[in-house]
Amino acid sequence: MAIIKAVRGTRDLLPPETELWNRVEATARSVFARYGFGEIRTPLFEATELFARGVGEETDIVSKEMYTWEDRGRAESDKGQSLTLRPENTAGVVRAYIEHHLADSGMLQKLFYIGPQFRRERPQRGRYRQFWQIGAEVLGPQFSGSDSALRDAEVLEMLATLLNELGIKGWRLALNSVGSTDDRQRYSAALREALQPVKHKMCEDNQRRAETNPLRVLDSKEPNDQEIIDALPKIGDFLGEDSRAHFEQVKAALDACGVPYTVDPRLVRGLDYYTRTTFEFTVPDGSGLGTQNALLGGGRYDGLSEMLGGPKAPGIGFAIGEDRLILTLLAQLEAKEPARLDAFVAPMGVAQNPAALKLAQELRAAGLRIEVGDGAFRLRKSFETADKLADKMIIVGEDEVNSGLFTVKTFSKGEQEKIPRAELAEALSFKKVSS
RNA sequence: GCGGCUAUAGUUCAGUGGCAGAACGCCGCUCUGUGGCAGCGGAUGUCGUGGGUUCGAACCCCACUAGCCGCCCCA
Repeated sequence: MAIIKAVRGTRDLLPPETELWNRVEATARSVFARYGFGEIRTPLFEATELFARGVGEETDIVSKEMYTWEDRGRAESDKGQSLTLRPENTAGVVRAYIEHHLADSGMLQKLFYIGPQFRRERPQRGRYRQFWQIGAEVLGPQFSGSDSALRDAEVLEMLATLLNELGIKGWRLALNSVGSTDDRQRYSAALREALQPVKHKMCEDNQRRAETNPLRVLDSKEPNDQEIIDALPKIGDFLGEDSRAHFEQVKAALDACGVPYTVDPRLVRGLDYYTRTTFEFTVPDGSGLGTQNALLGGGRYDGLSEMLGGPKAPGIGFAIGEDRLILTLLAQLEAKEPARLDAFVAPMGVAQNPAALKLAQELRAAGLRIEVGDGAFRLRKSFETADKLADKMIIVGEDEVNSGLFTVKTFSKGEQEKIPRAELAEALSFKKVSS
């Protein structure tokens, strides 16, 4: 019978790697808490229209990368509704913000999420069809200060802190401003006009973009088109006074906090909802990601709530590709330390199995991580197994059980000592701290 | 979605038309209360799946599937 495998682009996460995932998520939660963020959990699927309106009908994500199906519920209201596995989480968070009238508190909302997203792309290293994102959003009514440059800088400074605490080395922050919705529209129109006479010289993709979403022409890496792209109007010349001042304030705050960045005028995020500040954190070559070197991205979305039929609620957010973060950490870690237990309990002979299990029970109750061997195995095998799992092995033989004095071997030091039963837990805990 | 590379033991791989291999790992013995070394022995397997060519296919051909690399796009 053919075995059933995880479907293309999905994968199982197993120990010991899951320990790293938990550590990453715990670190993120800890950092988010210090900046006043609370957790939000939105559904894994939403009405297709949410992404069409929020993310943008013309984006690749919506036009060809979504898992979409038609609901077949019995109720009239369910029938035929188009549903989609979420390809990103910002639209869902803003939908929840509107639906639960979070604006009514008048307070700034700071929300973070950790969870899987789904895109039907060609799988590659660091790019899966079910992938995990750690993200956060800051939004609220204008009078809550949600459109302040302070918030942009705070989010960026928080990300720098998070990456540093995780131990990511060599990250770089690329920063840009795409202006207000108006600025963006004027710039987009200017680009379209400037592209009109020259676009026929460009590659097929860029010709299409010139029509549908001219901003994305700037993202193109097509070598033959670079000359034309360099000659196009610059976004900086189209920023209104407000946007320009906003961008200057973001940069000033980052300078004050000592967060390094480089301004990249061609950094235009692909999603339609971005306004003003856009950014991306990348890691150097050799960090395990190949050319997929973007670790996280985000930006400001002052008009998204209104695009979704909600009140005006400027906001800024980001999403970290957790799969990529983990790959980077794995590549940057020296030698991965396997999960170590505090001790391995080795019974001598099956007759000692009950006594060994009882000892393990006591030590585990004291908070120690313990594995128990099997008395049916020869002592040699117990040693070999113990050495793979822990630094210490406790021998449980007839002598030990009778005398209450247990033989404890420490592999790293090659030492062996006898410790009374009552002092075992303490001795193992103490050694753990001192080593 | 487009282009390329790859798929053989648990792992890394060799094998280019004639008996399915190596290293590491695993199991056993030397050695039933002190392992890691050494010696000896053992099991590894639909050669990714399906079809075709051939007396004969892991090897040549076709299709499919999956992984990886690049592009597109994005985290």
